[in-house]
Amino acid sequence: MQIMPRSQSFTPDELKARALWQFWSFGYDATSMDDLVKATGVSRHGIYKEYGGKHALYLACFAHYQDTVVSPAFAQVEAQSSTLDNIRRYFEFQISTAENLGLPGPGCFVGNASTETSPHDTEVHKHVAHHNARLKAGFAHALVGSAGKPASFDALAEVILVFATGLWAASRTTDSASRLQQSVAEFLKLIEGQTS
Amino acid sequence: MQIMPRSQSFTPDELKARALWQFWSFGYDATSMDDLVKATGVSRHGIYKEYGGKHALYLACFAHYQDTVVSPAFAQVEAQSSTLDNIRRYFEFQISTAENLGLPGPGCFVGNASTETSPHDTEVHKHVAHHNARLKAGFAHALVGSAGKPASFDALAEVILVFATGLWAASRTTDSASRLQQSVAEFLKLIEGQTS
DNA sequence: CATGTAGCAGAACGTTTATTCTGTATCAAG
DNA sequence: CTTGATACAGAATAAACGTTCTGCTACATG
Repeated sequence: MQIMPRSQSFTPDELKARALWQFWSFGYDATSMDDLVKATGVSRHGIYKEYGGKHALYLACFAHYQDTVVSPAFAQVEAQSSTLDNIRRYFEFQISTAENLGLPGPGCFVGNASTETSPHDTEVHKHVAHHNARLKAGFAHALVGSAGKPASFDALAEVILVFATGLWAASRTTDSASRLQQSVAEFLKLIEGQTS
Repeated sequence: MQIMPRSQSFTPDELKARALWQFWSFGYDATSMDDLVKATGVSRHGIYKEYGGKHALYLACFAHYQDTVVSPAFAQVEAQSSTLDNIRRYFEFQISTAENLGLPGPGCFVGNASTETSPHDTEVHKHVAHHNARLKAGFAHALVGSAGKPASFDALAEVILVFATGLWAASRTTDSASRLQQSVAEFLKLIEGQTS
């Protein structure tokens, strides 16, 4: 004769998704618990029950970002048959996402964390390092798939990673998506010149 | 018969320089007035007397950063006779600075502001936009000086700006200066291929 | 419909924040 | 040495923070 109470009015995924959006838009410090309660529609009690606090919720957002933002956009680059064209499409996807989010937008969630919290938070730093390693590996993989002369794929992948990081940052400052597209096109021409 | 009181024990420049270092290292939100008093050696009274508050002091740091950090490093790129080699030396200077600051370091002060405060602070946003415009103009100028075929200098300058932004960000995450140097070398090879 | 467990909204708490205020120490001029 | 204007150190203040606590509400069960 177990008596069941009311069930919670949100799923952990909804909470994470909306918290991610909030942190992504305003950063960690500038987001208060009140903001999170308003943005997620979940009570303080629910947030603490589910994640234990603000910082733990923030950390949980990293995995959610990988699953719902990075993976869908980057899977094609990581696919076995990927080439430079997949990198191009990844950048285009990235720009259109930034545009849909409303430029000048919040940039890349991980990139923002890299600036704001990572330098003084070892756990966040690990997430950032893992993310960067994933991107670099994906770029290197697609470069190898693009055949061409045996260039130093590793260094080239690092260059693309640096460019991608800077592009997200630029999407925060620039109000024009077409300028970002032009930059990507110009940059990929440079890479093509090296690999073909 | 004017009676003169004691003179203040600091110069505005010293105050700005030390405040800049503090904001650069820890960001705006994570820097408290107590931190600023400790880091600058100037009393609260002195800070408020001189600048009126934390935010005003922060804004003053942007001009100081331009004068004491950006200009010394970037002047050669903006010089009349500059070429791609000056851009190369600028990057090398940038990396060695990051190394001397102790990698993983605080990145670029303006880049950090672009992430943390610029999105929701129009005054900071103006400083960031001005800084980016300065860098882009300098890069474009040096590209034109490098002769070569009449490429689209504007788009290429934007690509270099994006790369430079990403490189500062990478200097925050990477613990190895040599990897940054390799990336710069690889990137400039790409640019050279386009302009020669 | 009655039950009682657990989620809910919001008050309460102790810190920490930026800013203002108060009393003391200092030092150039007379 | 006396004077007095002003920089100084640190207390005081009001607001905002993350977290905890308290009553009340809702709802799956029997």
